[in-house]
Amino acid sequence: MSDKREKVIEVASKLFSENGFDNTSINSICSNAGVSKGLVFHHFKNKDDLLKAVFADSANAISQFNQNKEYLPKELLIEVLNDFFRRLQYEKGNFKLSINISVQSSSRLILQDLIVGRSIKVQAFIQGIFEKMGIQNSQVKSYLFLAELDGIAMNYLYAFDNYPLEEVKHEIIEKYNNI
Amino acid sequence: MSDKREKVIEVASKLFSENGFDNTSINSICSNAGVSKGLVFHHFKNKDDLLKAVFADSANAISQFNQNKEYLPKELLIEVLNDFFRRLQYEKGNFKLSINISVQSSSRLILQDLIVGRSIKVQAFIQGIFEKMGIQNSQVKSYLFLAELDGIAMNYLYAFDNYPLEEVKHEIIEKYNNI
Amino acid sequence: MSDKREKVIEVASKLFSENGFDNTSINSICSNAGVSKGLVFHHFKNKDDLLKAVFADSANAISQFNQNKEYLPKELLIEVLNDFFRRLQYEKGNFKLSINISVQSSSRLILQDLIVGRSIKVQAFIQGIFEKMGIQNSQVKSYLFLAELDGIAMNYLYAFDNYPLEEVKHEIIEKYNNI
Amino acid sequence: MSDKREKVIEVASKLFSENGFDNTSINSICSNAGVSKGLVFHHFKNKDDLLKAVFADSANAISQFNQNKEYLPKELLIEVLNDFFRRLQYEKGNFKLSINISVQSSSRLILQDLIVGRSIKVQAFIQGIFEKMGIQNSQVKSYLFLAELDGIAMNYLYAFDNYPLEEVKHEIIEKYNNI
DNA sequence: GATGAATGAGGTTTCATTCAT
DNA sequence: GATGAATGAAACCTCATTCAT
Repeated sequence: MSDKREKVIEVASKLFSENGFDNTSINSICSNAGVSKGLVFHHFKNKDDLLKAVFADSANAISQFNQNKEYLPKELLIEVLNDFFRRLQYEKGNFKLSINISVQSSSRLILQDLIVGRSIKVQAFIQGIFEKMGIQNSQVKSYLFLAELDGIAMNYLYAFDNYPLEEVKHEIIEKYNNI
Repeated sequence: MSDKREKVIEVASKLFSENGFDNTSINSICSNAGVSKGLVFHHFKNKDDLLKAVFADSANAISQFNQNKEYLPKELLIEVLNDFFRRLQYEKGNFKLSINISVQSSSRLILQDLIVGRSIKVQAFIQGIFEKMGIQNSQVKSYLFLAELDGIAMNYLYAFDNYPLEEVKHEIIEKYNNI
Repeated sequence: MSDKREKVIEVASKLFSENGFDNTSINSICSNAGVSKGLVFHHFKNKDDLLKAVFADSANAISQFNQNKEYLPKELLIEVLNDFFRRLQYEKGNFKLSINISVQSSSRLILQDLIVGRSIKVQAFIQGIFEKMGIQNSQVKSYLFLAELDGIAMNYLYAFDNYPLEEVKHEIIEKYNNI
Repeated sequence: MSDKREKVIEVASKLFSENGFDNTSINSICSNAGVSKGLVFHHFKNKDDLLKAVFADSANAISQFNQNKEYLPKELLIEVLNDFFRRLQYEKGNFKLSINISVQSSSRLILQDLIVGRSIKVQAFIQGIFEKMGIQNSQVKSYLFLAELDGIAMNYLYAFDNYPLEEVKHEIIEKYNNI
């Protein structure tokens, strides 16, 4: 609703993804958003509450994808991959935020249920596609699929300075195209 | 030399991996190690310095693996996988520590070079195996291999409550066995 | 604006002059000012910043003098002397603060420019008077004049238990009266 | 006696004069002197005790002057001045130490008596010369003389970046030569 | 004489949160 | 809605000093 409330979420999201939850002070959020400290606590009960709002916001962006329709299963899978790589490049912030939150115990505790819930939903979604494609062992395969994507994100964002993202993308798309 | 110095590293390693670097206070390290605050700063210039010592300690455990010899390439690859899954189950702490450090910007900055250096070394090691196995596109494939393992670790440790680790292990070993 | 901000400066000024900058803890400032530690750092970025505020505050008191007008040069000089001795007796704190700050390397570094700048201004002011009085070698003489005053302050405040301030005052005023 | 004891005093003297008493840690003395912390406390009961030793050491250097003989009073006075300016240039450290100690309350308390005692001795010494020269008001004049020297030292060491020490020296020597 | 591990008090600073306005 | 003064707990770190060796 309020302009400033949105601004706070936006700035908090950026800072959380860059510096992590613990390492982002309310103060820095305020000064970056051009807003007083009092206002933050007027809109959000506490810092945890703000994190929840930020997470909910980023979750929206992600889950919109599901609603597309009328794909053949393999087409959908390829679309998922394309979407993943596009977002990994252009919405690094969201990815970092997700990983950061999941890994840091303080923020993890706050969002425990949401995180696990989201993971399960995504896994089921992929498993569903695999089943429709007639792939055997669809459950385990879906876990491996998710692991590949998450691992690529982690390595790209955190482990290597010059990650060959394009090559990796082609390789993996080709692999699932020929399945 | 000193017993207590080791004890501090051991406790710090445990707490860092459980709570993250920022979320672990020197105070909690002290009380868990049964040691005074002064002593920590006697042995380690900084909290950063302590992190470096902890990382160096954990790095030792990992790098010993390379020195084994006389494997056929594929045998070596399978061995790498077995070793990975064994450690993932029995040395969760080290994995969490690695991931935590890599992802949290404060600790990442401190160990930037060491982290990237280690990643590059591991990637080269895997690529070498793939080349000996006559696999095409060995470089990209090695990146995908690493992504799979890192992703499995992440999902197992952070994303799911009941991760089917055994099934995933069998699936992936079988996959690389039939390559 | 804020009452408490002023109170902090006032108390800090007193304690800095009595105990020196390094030897005055924020804690003691807080308890003497009846204020929480957090508030000090709300109003002043740093302990250094607080020192700057204190110095600026004391500098105001001093510089007001210049603006008097319509003195004959010698009258002005005598007025400077009278003012000096009056302040030396009734505002010991400010003098101690000035000396303390100048001499202690930690605080000196913080205010380096301000201190040297103030010294140069005062010296030029005295030299100007001397020139108008037709005194030869006015520059060197002004340095000697300042040395006398600073030396008197130091000896009175720090070197002797029973300094004959009145006699010294009469002697020096008489000297410059007969110049 | 012991080589290392001397070394500690020498280093402590240097650091005290550069950084002040409070701002010099035993640790930095140790590392600069190439000596263990235990040894410092073996030779000196505590930090205060070390300061006393340092002060005694520097006091030696100063008081040797008295023992010269067979000067005419004015010659002696000029000699005192020459000696002062020589030491001010070549033994800055000792001057800074003296001033620092006198001004910083922590160190001042420790050496209170020694400082005042020394001041009184020097003042009496100068007053004696003035009396022999037949100068009236010799007591007050001696205080002014001391103030001039102390003020010059302070201004030269702390207040100005480019102090005209040579010119000041010539001026003051000429002044007392023509008395 | 000499070392360095060990302590504990106390220092500066950060931070989430509250509240009067 | 909006501000910013005010708090107090807890963080990292420094330091003089002690003691076993």
